[in-house]
Amino acid sequence: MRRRRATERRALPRPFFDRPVLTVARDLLGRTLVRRTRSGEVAGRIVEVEAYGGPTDAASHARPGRTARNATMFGPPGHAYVYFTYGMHYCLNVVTGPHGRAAAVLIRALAPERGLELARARRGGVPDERLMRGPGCVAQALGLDRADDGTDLTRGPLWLEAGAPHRDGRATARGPRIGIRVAVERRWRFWLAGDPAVSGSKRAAAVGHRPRSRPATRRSRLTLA
DNA sequence: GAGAAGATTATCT
DNA sequence: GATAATCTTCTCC
Repeated sequence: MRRRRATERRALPRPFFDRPVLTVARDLLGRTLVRRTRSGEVAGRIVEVEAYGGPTDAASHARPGRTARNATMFGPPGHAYVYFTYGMHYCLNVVTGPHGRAAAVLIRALAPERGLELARARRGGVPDERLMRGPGCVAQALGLDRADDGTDLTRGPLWLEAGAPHRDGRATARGPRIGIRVAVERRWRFWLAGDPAVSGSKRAAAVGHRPRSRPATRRSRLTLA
């Protein structure tokens, strides 16, 4: 009983998430994300995030309105929004408040902390520095899929550890988001400057970078041909 | 029902 | 820097 209560106290409480998305995004840096399954526990320190949401963010999944896919974004803060993209990758978001605002923070990269053996097994033997670098890699290393959509982050088995963030003395950097074609002028990506686990190219870290033009898909290539 | 796009990643040149 | 892989979700007719 006592032990269970201690476990519950380890998670960040709901009010942490019930704040504006940019505030939560910055505040997530340096905090430890934990995923527990029957196979074991994997944990990493958040070193890179992106904020999405609000009524004017054209890049947000919530922009077109509520659908079956993005419903979790419209729910209460402190839950995991996990979606599937590009036919092979899952991405993890933290839903922020207030309720109904449909905002979330994409977890782009973690610095591995615990459960490296399990993470390595899930990632198929990539070098350790690439275990959790990039949103698709984060989800794979943690063993997340669409079934984890809607998970309450204040109760586990996926949670954020309470306490002060550990930023290793690194400053918070800010810049444009990666991989989107609209609303690229918004500097809603935050990361710990100089951390080797941060994703993206050096160019992406530079001020004023613009994402490359979208590569033609198989279908669009056929259309163009 | 068909077509198009996608908050990515790994690999090749 | 360019491109393939892969499939869910959404929009449009």
